[in-house]
Amino acid sequence: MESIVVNIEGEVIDSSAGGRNTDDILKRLKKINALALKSGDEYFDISSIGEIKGTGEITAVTIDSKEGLGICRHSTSHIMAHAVKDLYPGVKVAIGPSIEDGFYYDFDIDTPFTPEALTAIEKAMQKIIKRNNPFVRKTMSRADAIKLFKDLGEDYKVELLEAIEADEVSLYEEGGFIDLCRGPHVPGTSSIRAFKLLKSSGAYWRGDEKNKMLQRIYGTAFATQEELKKHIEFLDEVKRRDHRRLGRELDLFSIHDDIGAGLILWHPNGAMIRKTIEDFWREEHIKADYKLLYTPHIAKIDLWQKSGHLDFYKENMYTPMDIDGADYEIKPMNCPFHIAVYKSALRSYRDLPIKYAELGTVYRYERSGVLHGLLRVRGFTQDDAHIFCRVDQIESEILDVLDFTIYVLKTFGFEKYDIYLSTRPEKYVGTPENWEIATEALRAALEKKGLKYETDPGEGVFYGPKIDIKVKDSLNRQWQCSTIQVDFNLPKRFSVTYRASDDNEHMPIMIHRALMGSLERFFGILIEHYAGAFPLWLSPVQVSVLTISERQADYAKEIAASLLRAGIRVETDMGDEKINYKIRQSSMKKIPYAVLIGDKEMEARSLTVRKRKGENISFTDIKNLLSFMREEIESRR
RNA sequence: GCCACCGUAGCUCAGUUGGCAGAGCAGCUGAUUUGUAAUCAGCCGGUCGGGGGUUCGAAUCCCUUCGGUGGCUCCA
Repeated sequence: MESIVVNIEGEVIDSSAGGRNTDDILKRLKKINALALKSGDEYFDISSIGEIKGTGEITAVTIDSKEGLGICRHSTSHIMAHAVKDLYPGVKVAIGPSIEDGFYYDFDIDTPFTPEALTAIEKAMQKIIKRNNPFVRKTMSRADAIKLFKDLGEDYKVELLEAIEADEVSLYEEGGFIDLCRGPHVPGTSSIRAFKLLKSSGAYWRGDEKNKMLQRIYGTAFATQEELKKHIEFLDEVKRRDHRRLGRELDLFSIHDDIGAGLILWHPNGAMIRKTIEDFWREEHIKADYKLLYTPHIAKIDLWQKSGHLDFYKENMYTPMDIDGADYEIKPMNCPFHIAVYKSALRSYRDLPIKYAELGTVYRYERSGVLHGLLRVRGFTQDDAHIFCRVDQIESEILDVLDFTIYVLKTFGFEKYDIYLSTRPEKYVGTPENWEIATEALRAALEKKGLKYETDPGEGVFYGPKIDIKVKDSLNRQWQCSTIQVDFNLPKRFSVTYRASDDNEHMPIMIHRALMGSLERFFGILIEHYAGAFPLWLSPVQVSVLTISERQADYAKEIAASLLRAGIRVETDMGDEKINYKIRQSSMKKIPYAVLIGDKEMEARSLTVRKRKGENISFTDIKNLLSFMREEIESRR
């Protein structure tokens, strides 16, 4: 008998040594609630322990690992499909994988699932789990499997099978419910300890809108009820931070039916934050030797013909408007304008790099169903820049952009991010040599900075390779903001050149780059990141001055005026409400500081300041408060 | 765009089988002059998203249209 080496929680057990046989090992695995086994990169069911070939070490997979949790969720999706089949016999099952935070399963059913249906399905699942049906793996030929699922009327499984190349396929059966599946699965249904169905929605078969729309149920599963509870609390926190809700509560922005979907109105509070962000952005760009531009919102259609946008970006562009017999398009991008500025003079190799930056407002058609608050809109302002440089300058320019990006993101409290390098796709423009040079320059810059990144092979845009930076917010959610893209297409289409030292015309490399992406989207992310409690430098109102009674009105006015003169954004509340009420109002507006003014302060000409979280600080006079606040504003904490 | 759900006062939401449109908050007025997250009272506020239909009668049922939400596809 071949020996099996199993690593159970760090203890290595050799089944052939020490008189231990596989039964002992199975007992041990059961004791630690192992869900599956791992040998090399492959996963196996625990029941298949006797069939695993090879002498490599086998590891027990428990729910504590990412893989184990994935297996648990996948098995839960099977149980859900089982329950749905029991409750709705006519339903056909499609696919049901585990995903980032849980799992889903798609069903072909005439009547969509209601919230009550989800509760009923949950109950049915509980019963299945209680029965502890074992997950039994079966293998059969592809032809037999096709016949089996044809007989069961499971058309989608048949379609999947027809696309599978292997001759032999595996199936899993649990309590009479049989499903095509690669596995592995948990040993039995009672291995599922904590799960919840979250929502149902429509989803096209295989994600293609030409196909039939199926009904998808999303759910999640965790190792324990506590962890599940924590996850539900997380979802509540996400709801609490929803930028659309906070946007209304804090009077930041609005969207109106009668103005148009996906079009943002920035209210005074939101506008003040945007102005602060823009000021910071402009200052830093000037320091980094970018030249600022302003360009028009519309341009003749010929420009977009020449740029190629009419060919490859038409579905995102609005229909042209007629001006004096010529068609004009509202701009979806700023690039052609920046190129026009570059081309307005002859450029020498000595002039390069030339870096143009613009907060350019663009309009793109987005299908109504994808619009979402500030995060997905139809009109938005990009923090756009285009760098024209020589090939030998790419790497150092990318290095600068990376530094710049990380500095800007950090200023807004984003300390963690994931970086992706996307390489040449199948359809591309430019020469393979140039792609190689540019891609390696991007890679070299990342390596030099010691930045961890993942390569996405073939995920580049057709016009050049790119680096995407996805920030992680305070809830550890990932958002794509920054992007750095090399472009071989536009310089060629517009015959962009510079005069080189060899006295010939050469084509510069063009780099598109956005740090925040769009101001609207970035603002939405910021609202959720800070939960509306912006740091002092960004807060639209930085201080509220609150009086205890009418007696202190004059002193309060004096304090407010001093703050205002010093450039602090201040508001006063001298109404006849109690101080508790005023503090509550101030906190609900998430104003960082409240200056409380009573008789004590008035007599001593001192100040009592209450921070947003309730902490108190005393200042002997207004000068002390001002320098304290200035320091915090300047450090952008 | 597609599927589902939703749209009632500025906001959050009740409104039973079709039978007189409600509450809290906000706003306004008055009283109150208050020390670290809601003082009390009164008042104002609605073509029930728009249009059409069924009905003696529609917020409620049907059709249509606009918008929102969650997904599907794409993306800043």
